[in-house]
Amino acid sequence: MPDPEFFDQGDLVAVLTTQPLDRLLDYKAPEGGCFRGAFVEVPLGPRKVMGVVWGPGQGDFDRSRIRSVIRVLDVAPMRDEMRTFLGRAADYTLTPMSMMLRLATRAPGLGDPQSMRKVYRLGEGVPDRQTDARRRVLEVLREYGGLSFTLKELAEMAGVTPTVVKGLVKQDVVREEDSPRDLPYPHLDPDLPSKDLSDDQATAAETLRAGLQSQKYGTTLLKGVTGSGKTEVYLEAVAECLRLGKQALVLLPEIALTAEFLTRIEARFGARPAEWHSGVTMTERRRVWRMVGQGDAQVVVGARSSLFLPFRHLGLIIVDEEHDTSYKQEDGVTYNARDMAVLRSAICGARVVLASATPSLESWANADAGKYEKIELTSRFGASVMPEMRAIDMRVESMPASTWISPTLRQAVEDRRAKGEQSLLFINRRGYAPVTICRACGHQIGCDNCDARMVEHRFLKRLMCHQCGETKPMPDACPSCEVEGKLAPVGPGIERLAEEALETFPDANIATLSSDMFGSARALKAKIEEIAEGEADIIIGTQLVAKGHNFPNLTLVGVIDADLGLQGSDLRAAERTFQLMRQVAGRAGRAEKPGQALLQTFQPEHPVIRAILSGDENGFWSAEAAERQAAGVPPYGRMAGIVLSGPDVAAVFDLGNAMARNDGPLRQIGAQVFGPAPAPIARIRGRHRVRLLVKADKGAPIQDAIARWIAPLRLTGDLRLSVDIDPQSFL
DNA sequence: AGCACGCCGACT
DNA sequence: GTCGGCGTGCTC
Repeated sequence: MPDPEFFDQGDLVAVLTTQPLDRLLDYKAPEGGCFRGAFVEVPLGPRKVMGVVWGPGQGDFDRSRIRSVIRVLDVAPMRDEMRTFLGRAADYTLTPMSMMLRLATRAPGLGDPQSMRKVYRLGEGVPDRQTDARRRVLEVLREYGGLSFTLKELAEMAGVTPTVVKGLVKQDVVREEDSPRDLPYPHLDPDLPSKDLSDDQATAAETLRAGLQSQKYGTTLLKGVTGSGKTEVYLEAVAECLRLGKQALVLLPEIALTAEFLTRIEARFGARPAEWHSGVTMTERRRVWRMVGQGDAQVVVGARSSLFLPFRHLGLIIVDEEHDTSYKQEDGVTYNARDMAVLRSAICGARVVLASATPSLESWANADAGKYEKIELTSRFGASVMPEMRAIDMRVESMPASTWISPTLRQAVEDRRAKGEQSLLFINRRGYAPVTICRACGHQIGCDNCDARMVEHRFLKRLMCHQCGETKPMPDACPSCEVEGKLAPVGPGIERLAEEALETFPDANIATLSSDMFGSARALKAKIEEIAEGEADIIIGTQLVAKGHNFPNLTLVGVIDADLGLQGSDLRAAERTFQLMRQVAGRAGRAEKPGQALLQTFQPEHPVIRAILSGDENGFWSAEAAERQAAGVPPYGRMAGIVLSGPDVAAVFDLGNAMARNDGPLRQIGAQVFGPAPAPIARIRGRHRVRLLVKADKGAPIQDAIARWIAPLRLTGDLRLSVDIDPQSFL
């Protein structure tokens, strides 16, 4: 039976609600009928909930008990392609549809009527008396022609109190009108002059433009070393998208990057676009959601959840820094924004640009297999080149215990300072010291709720668990043996490195950049700008500095511990270390001054370190690809993680073992189950976690098999199960 | 998710 | 006798 577009009053419709019922509910269409995709309010038990008309009713429920849709909400109906996208994404990630709908409606007050506010414009009345204040108000209104202002704006611009305006309103000299509070975003002009592009960039931009003009789905991997001008190139794709009258979405991995990026958009297109991430206020969120749905927001810059905004005619998705692990997060719905961007675009015929200096192995392999188009920007823009890279062999450096800056690195920093250039000391560890150990009994202070060691943060004067965020004051006595004054920090964190730098370079101007130290993104941005203008000789930084900030006077990067991340048996460790080190090294010498990167390492002969130093990327990726292929792991095989959690360890393990025994549906597709084993973090917030890993061949229908595998399970008590398709780590 | 129902232990 | 703990089930 064809799926009708419209339902008359009283017709049965199936409604998807945001309630965690894993099925559609039948209702009668409301007075006036409703379209498929309409956002509606429906009665559910004693409550009213929001839902979307998904299609014709199934009719498998007692007719006499079916209730009627209360009303259709005043928002643009969900488009068919969005319904398809949510359905396919749900199937892929094995997420209930209700949760997908929640993702797609993460804006407040969707059911509320359009919120209005009072605005003021020139009326037709004549003032009974003319005063200076009144004249100024009229001057402002005449000067700006037909524009209208809020009371506050108008009073401020005229330099009068609101009372004056109100007085004029009474005589209709000024007219008060209602206007929707959610205004369209200002028009972005794709035809403003762009920056001058190098030949390389111009060619790349032309290729992307051609893709857009095809009006068909396609994914392009845009690879370019730091400073090669990827952003300028893909902004030309955005421009072409706007010329075609379509909307563009730019995904960024880190909120801290959006402020700078919005400024770049404004410089290129003459106005600021819509912004969407967890830091956006509720009012603004509602405006973004509505305007995107109406097509009155041409460009959205946002975090991964902006993929679920109700675009009217999406033409392009940019995934900037596509390799970034924060695109995959494991809270609630586990999806990888990069993959979902490709899925959404394939459904609505949009283009995808995956931009990175250091692509993920997945994207590298897809490009290699011809699934993605690949563009490489080889020359660094302007006169700068990739820095010279060298290892500092820590086994032969002579230095006191518990210090981390080697003599070689110290000398290099001094040399740069003598030339008036900046150095960056990079360490990928927040806090003061990663471990606090009792020198009397060897006890390590751990988190009470998680199986993680607590990290000392001197800046906050507390111990913090980087797993659950729990903090507690630094104790005087060891909690285990109760001996006082024997607790000692072990290993370096950024705070401790900063302390050492202050001692090593007493007369230098040192700036420390860690996410813990700034209350707001604004404060952080101000600090970064200060540094970029040369306000520091030495910058001490974590991950944060690796992501897209530009320091023109920076010519030396010292990586304190290049081995961090190589340890452990995580197959992605090599990939991550390679990407991070190359990105950090790319910070050096972006302007005309040649840069240098020094990597402190205890294993200079490690293949990953050697690949970083030689710059032989293709060599590294080929070797990595061969290893994964041999192991049958992503992207050459399929994997899924099942995490079981609960307050009682035994119960969690029992369930895990039962699942491992009853693996029939998995064996049917030739998949294997490993585990149960304690999850990478065995306990979080008091819940014990156990993980099973499923491994299958590349083409195997793994989701379907897992769905059949877990369907008969009855989770009693406080047991919970979550599925993670394509996990980031596969220990 | 809420909210009712219902079945056991500890009280006024 | 009754109050209230929260395990189980239902919502079109």
